[in-house]
Amino acid sequence: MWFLEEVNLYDVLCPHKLRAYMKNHFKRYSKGEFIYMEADHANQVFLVSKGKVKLAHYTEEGSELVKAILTRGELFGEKAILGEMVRNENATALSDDTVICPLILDDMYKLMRKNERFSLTIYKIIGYRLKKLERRLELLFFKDVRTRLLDFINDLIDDKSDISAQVDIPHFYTQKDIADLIGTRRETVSKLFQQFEQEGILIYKRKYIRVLNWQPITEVSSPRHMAI
DNA sequence: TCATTAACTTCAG
DNA sequence: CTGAAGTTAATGA
Repeated sequence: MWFLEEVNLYDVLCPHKLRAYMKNHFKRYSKGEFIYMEADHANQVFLVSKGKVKLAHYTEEGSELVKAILTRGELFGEKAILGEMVRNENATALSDDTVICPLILDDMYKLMRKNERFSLTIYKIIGYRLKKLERRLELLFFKDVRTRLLDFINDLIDDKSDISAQVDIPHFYTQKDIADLIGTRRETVSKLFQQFEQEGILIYKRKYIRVLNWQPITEVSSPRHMAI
């Protein structure tokens, strides 16, 4: 819900101690570099400090399922906290000069024990992520591209901002990113955004999306599908 | 309806 | 200036 993604973890964490802790722990990656790979041993959690990170799963045939694209202030590899010993996705840097702060799991637990608010936030993020991913996967199978894109935008809106009526939602996604996330091609995303603009729904820009007239998703009169 | 291909324009670093 | 991002159009499943 609201504040979850809004909260920058840097703000939640105790400024002094963690800043000091982090100082020497940053790692740099250039575009395409793997931060971790499927089946790697998972004993760390990561915080994006700069750049973009893609979490994806690859099938036998080489097609990829993009689970998330993250940016500054966002956490990943967090399922290690829940005791998951092995990574079940690949994390790659999407942009040059991506900077990551790795946190050893034990240190993470210490921080969580000391700071209840922090701990709570972490768990909320984990739960929220899972929920969102499930929903996205479900839509991927049952809904057409237009609906999926609208749903994606909808997520952006209630993550970042409040109500409707002419808001600029800042974002960091290229059309290619979005296409990957909703399982389509960037050409299709481009075309849809132009349609949306014609229909007076929204305007896509590289740094923000201007929402002109949002119907909070005409939610699904269709059959009630099985939970995933 | 959307993927694919491909050629094109525009943009950012 | 170069490669990435975004646009346009034809073709076919």
